[in-house]
Amino acid sequence: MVGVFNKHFLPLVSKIKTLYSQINKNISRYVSFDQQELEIFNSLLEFKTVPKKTMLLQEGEMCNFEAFVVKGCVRKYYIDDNGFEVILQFAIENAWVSDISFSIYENKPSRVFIETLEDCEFFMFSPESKEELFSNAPQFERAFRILMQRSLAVTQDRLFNTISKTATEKYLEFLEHYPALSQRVAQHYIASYLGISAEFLSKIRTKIAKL
Amino acid sequence: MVGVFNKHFLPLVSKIKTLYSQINKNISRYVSFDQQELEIFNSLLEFKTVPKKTMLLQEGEMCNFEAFVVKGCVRKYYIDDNGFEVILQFAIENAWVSDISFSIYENKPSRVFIETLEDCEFFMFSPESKEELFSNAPQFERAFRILMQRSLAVTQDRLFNTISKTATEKYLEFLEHYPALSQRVAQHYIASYLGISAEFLSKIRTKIAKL
DNA sequence: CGCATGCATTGAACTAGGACAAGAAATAAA
DNA sequence: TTTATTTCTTGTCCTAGTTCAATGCATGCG
Repeated sequence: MVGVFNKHFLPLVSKIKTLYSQINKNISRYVSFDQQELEIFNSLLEFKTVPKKTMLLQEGEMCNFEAFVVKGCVRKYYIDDNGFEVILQFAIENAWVSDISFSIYENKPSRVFIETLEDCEFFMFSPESKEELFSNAPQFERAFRILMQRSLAVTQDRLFNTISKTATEKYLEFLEHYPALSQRVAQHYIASYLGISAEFLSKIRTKIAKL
Repeated sequence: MVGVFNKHFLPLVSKIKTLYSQINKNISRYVSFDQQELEIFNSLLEFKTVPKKTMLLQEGEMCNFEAFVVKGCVRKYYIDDNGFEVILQFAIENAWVSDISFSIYENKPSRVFIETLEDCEFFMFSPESKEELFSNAPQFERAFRILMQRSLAVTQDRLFNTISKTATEKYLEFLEHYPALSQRVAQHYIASYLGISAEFLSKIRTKIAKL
């Protein structure tokens, strides 16, 4: 036992506590949980470190996880009929990423790719763990329903923008909405997210810079 | 009691039973419920008849319902910065319509309009009833989470199409996906749903017809 | 250190789809 | 049946955004 409490172990324990409190804060945002419920939740998570440029999910696979981003940045995208990548989501710290809508309940293979853009730390949550969580602590069902609802709101908002705004407006709104991201990811990824060509985004940027 | 079982009443009872079984079939699609649970659910619904061209929700109001379409057709739309209507959803028989994602949990006034396009019959479900349902029959939490998940999948799919497909492709896919709707609603509404101008849709249609 | 591969910028030519206007058809209303 | 209102079609002109190339700039990497 003596060896356990060495100078390496103590900071590690402390780090893990911080990580759990990070995800617990996120899941408690709309529903409050007691200590015991959170412990059940935490015991079902798998902590995972993943280097940059790693594929978490490939088209055609089953998406058997929901990932909570503790640290890092990932993109979720699909490839359209003309072979173009279209980015559906960037997920950074404290965001969830998964292809839940298609894969898990529909039991269909995914159409999307999920790739890390930076070295990442995740909590991975499997469908089985989710079921177990819901049966042991049913309150979580509600928390995940609300998360789902928020994703829907975000997606609906994006649809709104995609249909109704010009490329310049979309870009400005992106900058306003995700100032951190515009520093962290390559321009052409942002273009792909906005649904415009990388060249045109570049032209927009020079035009904006001149004002 | 004798008067109750007259020739008018019996068909009415039978009609209401049919209506309940219609919505019960819908809600049981992914989660199964026993008779008692369904009765609780049904007791919390309000049946409502609404003439065509009626606004169920106006921009700026709080959306305090989720409506299950028993019969008829509605459109949900917003008006963009240039004053253009953009249709987000058509809902026909057995679909749910609401502005749940923005209004109810976020407690923000809605940005959308919901209008009947035909004479309609609905089951209206209020947020209060929903809370009551969840506390009396928690299994419903899951059913509504899955409904939400499906809406997300549909919206994501639309985003996909909006970004990646040409107007012609979108229209053809619409015809394939909603053959009934294309007969029931005006062309310019379909154009608005597809995010293209009514004139251009007309041109697409004549081009297609010539093939 | 030099080299390669990816990334951003710029320009010129092109196109999908929009805006506007004016008629034709269809539906509703009276 | 006539009139009014909404919906659909067609044509012309116009623009936001694309495609294709070429060039300069970084950033990793042996």
